[in-house]
Amino acid sequence: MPKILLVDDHSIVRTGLKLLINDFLPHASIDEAQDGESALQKVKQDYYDLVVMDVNMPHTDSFGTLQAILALKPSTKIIMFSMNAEEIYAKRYLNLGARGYVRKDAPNDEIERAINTVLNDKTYISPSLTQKLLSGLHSKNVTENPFDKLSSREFEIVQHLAQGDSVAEISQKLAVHTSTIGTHKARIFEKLRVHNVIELNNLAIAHNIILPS
Amino acid sequence: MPKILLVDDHSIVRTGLKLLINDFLPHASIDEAQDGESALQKVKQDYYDLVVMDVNMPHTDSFGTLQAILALKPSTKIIMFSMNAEEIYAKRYLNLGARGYVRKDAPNDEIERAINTVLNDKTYISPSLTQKLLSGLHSKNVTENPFDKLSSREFEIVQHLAQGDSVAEISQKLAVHTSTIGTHKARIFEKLRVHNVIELNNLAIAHNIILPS
DNA sequence: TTTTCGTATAGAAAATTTACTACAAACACT
DNA sequence: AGTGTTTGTAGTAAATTTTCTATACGAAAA
Repeated sequence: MPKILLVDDHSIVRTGLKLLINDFLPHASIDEAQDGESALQKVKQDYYDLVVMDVNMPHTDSFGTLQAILALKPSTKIIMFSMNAEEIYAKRYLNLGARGYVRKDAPNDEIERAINTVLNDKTYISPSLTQKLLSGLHSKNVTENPFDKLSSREFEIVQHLAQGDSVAEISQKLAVHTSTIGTHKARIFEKLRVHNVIELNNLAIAHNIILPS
Repeated sequence: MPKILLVDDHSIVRTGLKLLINDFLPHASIDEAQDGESALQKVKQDYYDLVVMDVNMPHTDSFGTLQAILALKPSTKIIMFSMNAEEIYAKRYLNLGARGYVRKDAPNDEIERAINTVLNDKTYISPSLTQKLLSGLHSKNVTENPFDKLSSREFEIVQHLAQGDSVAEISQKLAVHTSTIGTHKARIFEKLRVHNVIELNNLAIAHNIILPS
């Protein structure tokens, strides 16, 4: 009887996942959260075998949430569920410890397969994604996406900066010194060749890193 | 026993809707389509009491699909379901004959209410949207544009800020003290109720003050 | 005609951010 | 295994921005 937490800001998506899971795991206990914050809350209080989390939720740093969950309960299995964002970032989530990455438009049976695979302690990556990850290995040089140049930490900080958070706020949230965020910010700006947060915001929207408002 | 067609490119969303509808209309006959094209196909062959359609599907012109459905079967009731797009377009859909418009992040019971209302031959608009539509009607003449509250000097400075210029740069260009720009900036933020330049940028784009990049 | 209000302007002080430097750990390459 | 590079972190000093306060002026209100 696995315990599963569904994290998505769309109530219908949660409902859909619930129904789907109920079909092949009738005894699973399913819990819900609508953002990273409350997901973290639940993970603190309970142990979940599996967390299925949307990549792209408002007011949520899904990257940070993933890390926070794993920091609290390292054995939690996490599947990232991308409703909007590009697959390009899949490997970041996988690198950080996600056990699976499923595209927004996957058919139900793929989602089912992903959940089963991950619950069985294996990693699930969709066939099409495998393809891309592999070809990504080949084309080291062909960096079409500027955000690929960033480290995970930098990428995480981009999410905050591009949403208008100040250096002070970010250093608060991530519990590091302000000058640390300052250094990251400078390196991000340099790597992405932007000169202010508006340009960063534009670039991030253009590459589906954050939602357009 | 109403006949309902669900149109959405995300299989989980369809599943969620199906479950939801099954809860309060156990005898409804539910059909699915994943894009406008195939929805139209189905509408041609069958009669549906209600079509629930996502606003934002790839390779689909949802405006055109809406019109096409109504051209074929004018008495079809249609609810537009917005997973991504802004509410700004709600009234366009309603003008074209949609019977309801539900936001992406609506709770399940609102969706249920919408479906029931529309099946009962009434129009459903969410409370928050009603608000906006009404105020839109009233304030044809009134200050609907927050930028009208700004003085011309403030407006001038907005142009720079919203494009990412720093306080120092602006004070250079306008040949005044930096703290003068600082004061203007604070007053602008207060008047427009924004908290950082990204929000300002968004607002400015939304009101055509500056061009989207 | 005072008084009030909104606006444009800054000075000074306080707070924040950036720039520069540094260093250890992780990585990557050979 | 050895060496160069990237990354995450911060201390400190410098630069920038924000806040608070204040002045001046024109327009509107009392």
